[in-house]
Amino acid sequence: MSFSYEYPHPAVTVDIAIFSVRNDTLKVLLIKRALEPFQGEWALPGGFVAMDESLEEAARRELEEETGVSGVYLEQLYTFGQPDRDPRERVITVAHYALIPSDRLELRAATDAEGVSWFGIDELPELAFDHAAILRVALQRLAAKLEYSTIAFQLMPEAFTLSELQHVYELIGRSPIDKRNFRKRVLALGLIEETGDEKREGAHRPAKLYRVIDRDRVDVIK
Amino acid sequence: MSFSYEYPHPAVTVDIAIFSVRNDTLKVLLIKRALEPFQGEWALPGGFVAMDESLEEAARRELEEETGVSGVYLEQLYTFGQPDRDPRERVITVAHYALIPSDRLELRAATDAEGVSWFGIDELPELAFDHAAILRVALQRLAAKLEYSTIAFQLMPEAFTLSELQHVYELIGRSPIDKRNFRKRVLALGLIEETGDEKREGAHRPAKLYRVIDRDRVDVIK
DNA sequence: GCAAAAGTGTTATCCCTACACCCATGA
DNA sequence: TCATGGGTGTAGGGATAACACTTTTGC
Repeated sequence: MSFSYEYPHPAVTVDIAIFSVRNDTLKVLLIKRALEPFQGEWALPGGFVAMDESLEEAARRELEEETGVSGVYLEQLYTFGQPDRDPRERVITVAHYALIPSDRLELRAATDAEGVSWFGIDELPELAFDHAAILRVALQRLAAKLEYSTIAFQLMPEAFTLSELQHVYELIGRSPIDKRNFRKRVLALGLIEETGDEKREGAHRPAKLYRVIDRDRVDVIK
Repeated sequence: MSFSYEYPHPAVTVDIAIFSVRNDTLKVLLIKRALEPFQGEWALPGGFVAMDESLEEAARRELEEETGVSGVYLEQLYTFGQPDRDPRERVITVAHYALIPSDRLELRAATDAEGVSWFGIDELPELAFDHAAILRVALQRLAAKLEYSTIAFQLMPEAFTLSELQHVYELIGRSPIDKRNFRKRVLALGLIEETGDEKREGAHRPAKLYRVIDRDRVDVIK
């Protein structure tokens, strides 16, 4: 079976930088390529866009295939279309990024068996295609949105402490934040509330747990 | 001649929202479609991406074909790929927007003869395809970037008065700005300098003319 | 001299930053 | 009792916002 066109058509893919925070590190999910080109190298998960699905649908499908999660934050990032970015044929990729709350990674086991793995963003391997450039743009965007939106909550588990939240900000922003100022600011947003529970862990005072009042909503701040 | 693939491929286009300020109005360039579908309706300029050009090259080519200008500000906006957005076949479009300084529109004559015209953004006609949605996103992005970048200079002529600059901000931001605060802020950036000339026009005090010190550079502010 | 836009400073307010100590717990 | 992270308030400085009158010109 084959498909013919009067003019040449590029292939179109979606690629996704899937982020999560695990073990006090910002991680990205990579897959080891089973086929040429770049066989054996690590790459962002992705795949071809089917003719009857939108770009976001394609991205969510790939995301779910790799991680099993659905309903998480997903945003279109940028479209990369250098003519030679894929040696096989002209491939234009609509890059996305996704954020997975750290309590939704149990599915790791299923994927981990194969060539799928989480990498700390400071311990990345060589990447196939132009995926290193894509990932760089994704990290930039993430850091930028941290400042002017409530996107960080999309990485948090159902219940979390303020220290954990601050830690996520520090990981992505790559700079330390004053504890008191951070708490004032984030509580002033009025977007989180105490759950009433505490997290006790280690030989120190237990921390209050908070939850996001309106989950799956990302606001622009200010 | 025809091109065959083992799997179906979408067509990929670039569309461009080309903005300029003219007669105290923010205008966008539209073309009247000569062919089906949407024959006779207005649409954003655009066209298919050639197999050997990058997305930006394709956008610049279309931009130059429609307006004759080159070297202006151009940025990728978003990629629109709903399966049914074009009734002919699956067409994914990588939307861009461009800003043209108001002193580079002499070429209007050449284009104006045909079905090409500038529309004020508050006097838009019905648009073909999903171009109304694309334009909405472009205007949003433009307004957002106005706040945190020096993008506005890309719309200004070689020499301009501070009142003219303020007017552009007010057009795009859709709200009035205090004159004294505006001047303080924009001069504090240190990005413009007096040309030494004045603009005299009408029965009032002449205005000092300024120029951008480093043309074609767009900075993030703050 | 009148209309019309250009040009110009000061004050009050808010926001952000810097900063240090006590608390509750497990070992 | 000690080590560890949790939790809390205030004061100063800088940026932003509000605000009105004089200047220069063409007619």
